[in-house]
Amino acid sequence: MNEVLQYRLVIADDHPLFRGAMREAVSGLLERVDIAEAGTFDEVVELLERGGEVDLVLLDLAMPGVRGFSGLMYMRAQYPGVPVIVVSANDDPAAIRRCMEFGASGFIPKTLGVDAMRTAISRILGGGVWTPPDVDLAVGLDTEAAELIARMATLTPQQVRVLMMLSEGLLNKQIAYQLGVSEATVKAHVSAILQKLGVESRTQAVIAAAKIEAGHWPQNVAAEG
Amino acid sequence: MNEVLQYRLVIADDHPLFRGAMREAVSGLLERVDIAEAGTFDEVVELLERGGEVDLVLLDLAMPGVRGFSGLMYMRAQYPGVPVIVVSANDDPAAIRRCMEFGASGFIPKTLGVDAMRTAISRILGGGVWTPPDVDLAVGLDTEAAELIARMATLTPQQVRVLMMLSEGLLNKQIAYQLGVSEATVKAHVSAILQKLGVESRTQAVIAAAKIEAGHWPQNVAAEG
DNA sequence: GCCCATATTCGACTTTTGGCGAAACTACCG
DNA sequence: CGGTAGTTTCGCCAAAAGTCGAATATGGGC
Repeated sequence: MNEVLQYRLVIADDHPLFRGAMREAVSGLLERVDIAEAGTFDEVVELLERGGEVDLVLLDLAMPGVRGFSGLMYMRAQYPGVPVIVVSANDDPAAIRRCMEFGASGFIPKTLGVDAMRTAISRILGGGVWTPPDVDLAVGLDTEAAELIARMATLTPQQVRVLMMLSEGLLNKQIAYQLGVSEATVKAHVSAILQKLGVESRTQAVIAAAKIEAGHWPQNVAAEG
Repeated sequence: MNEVLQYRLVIADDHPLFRGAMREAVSGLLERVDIAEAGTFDEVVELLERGGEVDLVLLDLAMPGVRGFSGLMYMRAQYPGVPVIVVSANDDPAAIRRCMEFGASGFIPKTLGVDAMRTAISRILGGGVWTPPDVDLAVGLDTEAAELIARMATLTPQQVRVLMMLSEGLLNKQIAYQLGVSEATVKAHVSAILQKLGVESRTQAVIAAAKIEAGHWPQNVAAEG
């Protein structure tokens, strides 16, 4: 049946003003659209968990509760069917490239004009991908890092959860409790993670994960004062 | 003989031109001075290991073989008697403060003029400390990080070596082999490290160390109000 | 429906890790 | 010289981590 085109979007950004502007831009693009807003990563997860079908998430990686790419990785692992557009103030080509490697459907610099933004979103809603036309995606082609990201992309949803908990320094016992499974299960997941990442201990796994996260976000504007 | 004031300095920087300029500046300051240059961190260690007495090290933290503060930490742990001046292109007050917390005797921005540089060096050779006069050392006073650095400062030389090997993801067995001691000894060091850093596992120890290294000056965790 | 691939789960077993106590060595001080 | 404090060293034992094999969902495709 021909389903009225009722799109469901989620706009995730910690700046309310920007969320509003983004909502405005999208409203003009689509007639029937249900837009939810989230100011923290947990809110995004809650929306996806509860609300059911979502057609697109506009995600700012510099949000409370996310450090770097882990939010994107988590999202792609837990909800593989939901396209994610990364919206960021950072327009470093290497960062853009990395987002795409993590499975984003697009990357929208916050500096982008409304028109280009609409073009990008409609393209992605149609099933395609979109990145800023004027960046060289070959930049930052770090073989080692790229390969590691590719390996991380093969992790199952549960394994991604476990890897993040490893990166917090939790014991298998603690992870097991939080996930509501047995310790043996966690160990099995850890073993699978180690094999997929090509490392030999949990310590090496968190080091590898940290390398990906690290240092690709500009020195934050020392705006305090 | 009457103790000719024969100072021995080490200039450690990966830019030969800058090393030359620095050598020039110091030559004008001291009459009898033996200046050694190093382009990598390993060369610095070799000089200190072989040459014996060294009165001062001028260390650039952005050198091959060093990632962030670990070079300074290693140096202060292995050769506590040798004063270290950090020479860096970065003049972020928080970074300066962190260097001083790690036990540096001074911090010289590369932008500094020759005269001020000479003042700083002579002051430090006299046993004092020196930091740029116009920076607010109270900035970047991150309690958590500062406390962690203070804890790291209590590590013994051998413990520092072990901690760095932990951060490379090595097993106790591998560390033991490289240090030429038994595995039991390494475990004892690891236990001491965990206690001093206030963490509960080697994984948490490397996470803590990485937080300090990452240079990621305090990533603001949106505790706005 | 059945079948196949994958994800998730778990128990038994081996290896690694970490805590505890103690000996040897060093350095410094009265 | 003796004594005190700190570092380095090590063995023993309990806990945690990791491997292996296997049972149980889960989710398409034929």
